[in-house]
Amino acid sequence: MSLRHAVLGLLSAGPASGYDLLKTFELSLENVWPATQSQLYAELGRLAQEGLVRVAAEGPRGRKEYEITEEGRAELRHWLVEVSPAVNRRSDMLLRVFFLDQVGTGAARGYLERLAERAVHEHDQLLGIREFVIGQGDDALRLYGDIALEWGLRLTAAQREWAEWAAGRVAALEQEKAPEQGKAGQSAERQ
Amino acid sequence: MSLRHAVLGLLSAGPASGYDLLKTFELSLENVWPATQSQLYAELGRLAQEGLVRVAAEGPRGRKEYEITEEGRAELRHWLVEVSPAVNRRSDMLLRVFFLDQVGTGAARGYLERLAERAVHEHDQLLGIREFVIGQGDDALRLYGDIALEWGLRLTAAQREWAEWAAGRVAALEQEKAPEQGKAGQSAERQ
DNA sequence: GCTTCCATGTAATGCGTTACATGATTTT
DNA sequence: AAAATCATGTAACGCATTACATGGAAGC
Repeated sequence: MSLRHAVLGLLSAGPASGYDLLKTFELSLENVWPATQSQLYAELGRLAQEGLVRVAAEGPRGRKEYEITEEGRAELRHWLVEVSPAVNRRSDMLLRVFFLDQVGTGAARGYLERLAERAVHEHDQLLGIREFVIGQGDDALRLYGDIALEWGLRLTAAQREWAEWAAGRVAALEQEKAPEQGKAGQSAERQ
Repeated sequence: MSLRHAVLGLLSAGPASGYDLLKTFELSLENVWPATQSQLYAELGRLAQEGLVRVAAEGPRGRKEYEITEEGRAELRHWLVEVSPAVNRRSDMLLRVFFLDQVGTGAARGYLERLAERAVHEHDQLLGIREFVIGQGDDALRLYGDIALEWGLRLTAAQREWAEWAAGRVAALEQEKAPEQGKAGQSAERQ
């Protein structure tokens, strides 16, 4: 149930409409907590009903500008320091690894190599973002943005290294199982 | 929609009942793709209706032993090699980092330190699992199990290092913002 | 005989996605 | 005048969680 906290968090930086928040979700929270338009408007309605946010002003085209209330701020802080973060357990990527013996070493290695490539690509994208956001915001905001970005960089780097290592291990098994193929078939060594 | 593939993957190793599968989910897939009893029985029903699995035998207490069909195996392989894995974007842990400026440096540092501790704990648990499963299964199964476990180890190690680094950066900001506290207030240096 | 384990199912509720639906204002 | 953007809302559907509900078989 973190969507509400994401909304409260964004509103804690200043008032915004549902539409504004949607843009922010698409831009800066896309890789952390994606949300759709439907979800946002529904959540804003609920938050307003519960008194955690309030409509501060109405603009053209039915625009409603929401503002966080003191209760909202309290709930945000409570969540931040007292509710322990949920771990993200589901991993499609890893689930597949468990079943890779169903497709043979060639395809398995291919899968892992593609994971490595994807990790490199994501890493590069994050480096691009870092260049773009350098020096934005005040001290604290910049620091926490940096910290989040650094996690992305470390995660993608670790994923790349792991996937390459894993592809290597699969390749070793491949050699071991088919030593008769090719003339360099000295595969008796198992380290 | 990976639950079905998790089920197909498990059944690809041999027939099992819903109850058996549930135990396997609780034991070995808990950290990769958790599933509840309700979900499992529903999914088995759907898979059977679509011909991807079949009831191979009925036992005592209404036990139904499911078996993967050729279509099921084909679907599993298709998913493994042709469907690109979905990335797990939502991260409660990281979402909080974005809003840490709402709680002050002390609480923020505390949050990051607890993340580091948790990562250490998870890492240790994985090491325990590794000791326990050493040498189980045939070559291929052991390899892919190892690879999955290795990811867990690298992820938790990276998380620990990152969280400790981040806590250090917050501590530096803390010093910078409150240099008057304590007598060792030489905080003019910024790296 | 009692407890534990095996074994399957249904119902209610919530979150998330996709699609549908509408209209006002600003920009070109 | 047309197109793009701003702006909000509803509906249908699927997946996940929790709780409810039932009963047979095996072990002590």
